[in-house]
Amino acid sequence: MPRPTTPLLSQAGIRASALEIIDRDGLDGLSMRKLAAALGVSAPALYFHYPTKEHLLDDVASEIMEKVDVSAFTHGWRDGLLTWARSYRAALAEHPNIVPFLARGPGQRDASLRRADAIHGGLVAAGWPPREATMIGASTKYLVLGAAMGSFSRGFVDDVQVYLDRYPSLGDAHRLREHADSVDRDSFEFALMMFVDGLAARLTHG
Amino acid sequence: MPRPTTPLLSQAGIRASALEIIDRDGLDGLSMRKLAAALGVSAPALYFHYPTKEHLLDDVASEIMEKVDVSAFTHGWRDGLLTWARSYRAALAEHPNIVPFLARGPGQRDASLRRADAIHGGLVAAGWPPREATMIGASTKYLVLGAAMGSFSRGFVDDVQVYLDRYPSLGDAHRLREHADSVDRDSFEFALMMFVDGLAARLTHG
DNA sequence: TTGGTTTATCTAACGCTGTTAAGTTAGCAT
DNA sequence: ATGCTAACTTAACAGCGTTAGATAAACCAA
Repeated sequence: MPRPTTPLLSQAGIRASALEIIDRDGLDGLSMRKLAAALGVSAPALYFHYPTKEHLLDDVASEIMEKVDVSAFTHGWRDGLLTWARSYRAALAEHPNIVPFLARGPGQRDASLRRADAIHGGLVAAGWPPREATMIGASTKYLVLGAAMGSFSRGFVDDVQVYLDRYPSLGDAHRLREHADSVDRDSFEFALMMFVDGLAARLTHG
Repeated sequence: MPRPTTPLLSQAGIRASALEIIDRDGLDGLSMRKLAAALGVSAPALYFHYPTKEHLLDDVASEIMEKVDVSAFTHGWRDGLLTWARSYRAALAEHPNIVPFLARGPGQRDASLRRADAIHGGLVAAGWPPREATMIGASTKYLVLGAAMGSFSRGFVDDVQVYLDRYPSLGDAHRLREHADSVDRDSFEFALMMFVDGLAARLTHG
């Protein structure tokens, strides 16, 4: 079955199917053979549309990052930073399995640099010295990536009750997994507010 | 060459060699065959000492985490938190290549739970409500993992000058890679101070 | 309409991976 | 002395990302 009448594959279709598999089976659960099978095609066919798996994942990651909003710096650095951080985290929380790849990946693509420029420019325009603008951008990224990745509550096993008498301060730990998502979201929001409060204090009377 | 007179392998030796390879060649650069070769042994010999590669990596990660210091909460929550965060980051910065694994790994081991208990207990003893103690612990972990992993400056390519006129606010970006380490360290310290300042304000007059 | 090039797929295969099976013999206990 | 376990060996399996080479439809120029 050589060249078909109508193409079986497209970059967009490959990306969509890849993301579906990643969301369902995890990052390690995505293989070119499995992806090809899901698309009703043989594995090497994918290489006509993407040179490597890495390139494909880059594209999937970029697609996800397009939902990040860096437009609010026109309303002041606080609004800009909060909007950026929240939309960034929301984008990652929608596809947590791809975060380990995203965290490694360089942001050297055009869209990524444009975002970095908007953030840095917005902070500087609001009165932050360039050096601190760089650190604020880095810090916020740390927070988002750490929150998306580490997930504090994921560190506790389901049968953590076993440990309760040995580790008395973890009395509520068994609720953590149960409410993992809300703990993650609340902790991120908490960290973000503390951080921005610290920033505000420094900018006004620091 | 069956059973040797004196054992060729030990868990500690395997761990040390594995960490050496990870530090040099990255996490993906570690394979059981390469590790075995470095130890002058065939790959399946390793499976007599570790049931899977995952178990081995768990042990390596635990060894690294032993350098994390959670003992300073006796000097107040601020000292405790700063000492924890800094020693945590320092431990990861010494072996950055293993961070992606560490971020995924659950902290269900005994030592990890003991640490979590010390942190939570220390914060509660200092007057933080349990719910906020949980969020503070999570937030700090986000910051450390994000800083160890994401590395904001790694997102810029060497020849970033190409982009300078298109992205005017990135005028200093070319210095980022050059001074990547110090930028990372400074940004982490900056984020940590802003966060702790925000916390202090909340605790006293919040 | 023909002919040739390009395009999109196929099957086969390479070297790599983590891991298992089966063989071999040193050390130790009875 | 006999048998059991410990610590290695080589051979092999299924799966991985990727490449080579074959095949035939689609497109384009004459």
